[in-house]
Amino acid sequence: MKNAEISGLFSEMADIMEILGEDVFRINSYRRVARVIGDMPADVEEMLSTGKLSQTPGIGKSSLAKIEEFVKTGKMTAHQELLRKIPQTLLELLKIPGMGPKGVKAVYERLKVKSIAELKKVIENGKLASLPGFAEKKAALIAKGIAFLETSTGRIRVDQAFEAANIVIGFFKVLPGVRKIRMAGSLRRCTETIGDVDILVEAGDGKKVIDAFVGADFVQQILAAGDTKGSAIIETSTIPVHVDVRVVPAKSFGAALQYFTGSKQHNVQLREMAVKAKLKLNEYGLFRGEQMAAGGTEEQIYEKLGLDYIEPILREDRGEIEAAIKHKLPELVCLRDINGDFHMHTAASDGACEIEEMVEAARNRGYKFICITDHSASSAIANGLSPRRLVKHIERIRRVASRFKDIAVFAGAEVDILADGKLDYDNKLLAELDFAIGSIHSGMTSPREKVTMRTLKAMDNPYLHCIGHPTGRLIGEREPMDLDIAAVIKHAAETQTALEINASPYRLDLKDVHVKMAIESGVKLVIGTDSHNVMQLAYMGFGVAAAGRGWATKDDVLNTLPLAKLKSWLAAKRKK
DNA sequence: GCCGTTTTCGGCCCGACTGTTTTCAGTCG
Repeated sequence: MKNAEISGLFSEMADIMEILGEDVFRINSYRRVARVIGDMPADVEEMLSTGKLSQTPGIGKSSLAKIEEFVKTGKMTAHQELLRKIPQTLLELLKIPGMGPKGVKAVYERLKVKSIAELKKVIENGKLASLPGFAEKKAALIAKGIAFLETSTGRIRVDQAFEAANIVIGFFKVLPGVRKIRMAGSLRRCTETIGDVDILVEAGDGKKVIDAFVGADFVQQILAAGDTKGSAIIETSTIPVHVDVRVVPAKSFGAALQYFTGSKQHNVQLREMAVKAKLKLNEYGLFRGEQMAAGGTEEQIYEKLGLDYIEPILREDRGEIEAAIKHKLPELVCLRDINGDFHMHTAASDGACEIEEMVEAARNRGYKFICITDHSASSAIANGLSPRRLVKHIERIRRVASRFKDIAVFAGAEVDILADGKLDYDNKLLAELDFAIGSIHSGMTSPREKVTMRTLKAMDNPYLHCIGHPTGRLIGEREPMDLDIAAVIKHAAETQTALEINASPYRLDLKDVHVKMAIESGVKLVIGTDSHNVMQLAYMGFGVAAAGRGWATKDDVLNTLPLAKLKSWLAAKRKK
């Protein structure tokens, strides 16, 4: 699948054209192509050969020709020509907060700066400050920006973002004058990583709220503080987090919530719709001339634009607006639909809690079932269970299960998929289990053919119910395996194997666009928290959000099945 | 470069904050 590569090329071309100062509309259409291809829940090569690509909104004749050239020859002439015009190292300067294309162009042309290292030099020797538009403060801002870039890991995990949001929300809850507080931005959309945390506040006196915020003791660094908007780096237990706070009056709260929830592309589409209807949409409301048509709630805004209400997790400009016009939005799976959890570890392997503790915690969440899925022997580092230990472990699970009448406790395992695609336990032992997840924990950097073959072969085993964390990625730490995801989904459909949405915020694997691909092929999903203690059962919310972001309904997710139906699915899988 | 039941040409979303610009450009979201 060349989607990511092609998306990257268009994005890079847009960056270069920005530095060169070319037409902004042309640049925007390149960016749109990059985004559309990057989000595409299907193989771009296949889309090209079936002719579907030419019908995709945002991709015109010119882009189509460039993509076709790349697919056929492995290169893109337009990209190479652009690269000849500026040193490639210049592109890294764009990543510095405070440096935009105009700034990059200026330092390159006037000071011959080609890299971050060279930029640091001209800041130190004062040359940058002599450049028009780059006086002392701007130079200091850029120096700070470089320091931030060098220390930060870029985007943060969703659990880290939630912690930061809760710190700020806790502060505002007791601040006089604050009437309403909501999370907005990518956090509200539950994207897999978060750039910065957006908090929206309803209050009369914006300046007072912003001043209080930037003066709070958790603030490490103030980035901006105006009358309605404040921006700061705050301390959390793991990592410094960039938090933006906006203050709006009640009559604009819905408009502001809609606006700051984004995504940017979703909002651009909405504002274009508004313009066509002779309206104007901004963060203060929807206006016809001077007259406010909506603004207090998000629902009003969508309604006045002729749209069904769109859940935040769908607002990515991936077809949700068209669906909302036609009343064809999916009824998304939600946390209330979840009857149980398919993936958790106990002290028998590398978990921290006993079986009983996990069961009690699951009962408290109102679950009707759980699967205990400890590691198999090959995962030695995780204290994986030998066949002999597994037999005893199954007995213990059965004993614990017999003590609970209101929750079913299934004996499962997270079985390693070995190098040759076989499973780590033999079929006789697997038959003793109620549920088996197959996961790859080794050789993740092997070539595409190998990791794909292992996964496909594992699915051929009738005792396997599900593939666990299919791509093996660790967000911000480890790249996904080079898996042929289209082939995996196809074979999952053929063998009726479920695919896991691993709900751990470190994994979120499958990710949203893969979820969409899977359900379009009729593959069932299993959400597993991969909990290693009772606290982590709460990761279920992240998994449900990932499912929803992939347009999954209740019917697509096995966690929603009533117990009797789940039991028949588990048994039926083995008769295939 | 893309797009079209007002257009195949002429548009293409909107506003806050900062710095040094005495009226606005650049950056960001």
